[in-house]
Amino acid sequence: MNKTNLYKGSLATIILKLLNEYDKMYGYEIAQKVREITKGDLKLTEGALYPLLHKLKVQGLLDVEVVKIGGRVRKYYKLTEAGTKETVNKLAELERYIKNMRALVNPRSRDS
Amino acid sequence: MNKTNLYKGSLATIILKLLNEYDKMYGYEIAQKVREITKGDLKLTEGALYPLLHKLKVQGLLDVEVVKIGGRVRKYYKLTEAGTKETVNKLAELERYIKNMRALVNPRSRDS
DNA sequence: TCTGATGCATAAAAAACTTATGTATATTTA
DNA sequence: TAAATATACATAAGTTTTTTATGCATCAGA
Repeated sequence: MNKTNLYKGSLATIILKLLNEYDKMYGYEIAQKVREITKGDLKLTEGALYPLLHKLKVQGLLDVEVVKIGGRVRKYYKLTEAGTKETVNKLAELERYIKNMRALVNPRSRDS
Repeated sequence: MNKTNLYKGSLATIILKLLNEYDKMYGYEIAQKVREITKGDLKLTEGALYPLLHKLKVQGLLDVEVVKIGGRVRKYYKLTEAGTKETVNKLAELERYIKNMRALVNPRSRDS
């Protein structure tokens, strides 16, 4: 669906950081926010999103709160303490990744 | 092996760009160059490297030249014309990815 | 002479994601 | 008011990509 596969491996980083910023969000909301921020470039599909949220919860990085809105269910996720720590790690990893990729594709940046 | 999985999906971009810069390289040399530039952060393992080189060749992005060095074989790869075009695309994709990731993880960068 | 580096390769397994499908409620539009 | 679209969750099958594990062979240095 997305034209590039560069996002593979970065979905957890995105989710953790958004939860870090917005305190609590539900799955559908996260997907919308990602589309909005990337202006449609990245579509976080349900097939990737929901299993990943479940996985992060199992890993103890997220807590869930189920809320009924009318006849519909929403599951709000928020960071645990471990989740907050992991967010810091993930962001550092991302910066390192970007730096390394810049060095790889931009020869001029190698001497920095 | 690598601590982060952010590199997933960016190996082709790396290989194409290095071949674009160095004109021709063989597999082992590419792996060494990547380790050197990233100061050991990224280890392009053989299991990922060689099948990918084969795939890029099948896709018509690379040409191969087999050279005997003493009793040992080296396979030099270089970009085809299509490969050069694809390199441009991949680099544009990478810039877009980085921009989007920055917008996602750095709220302040969203208004730019 | 043996260890590590050079240089290629592939196969099995795991990981991550896509695609497809399913269920159900709420809202908008023709 | 019926139909289409949006909201909101979920999972299963399949694909792609990468990891891990082997394997083979040459060459250089201690």
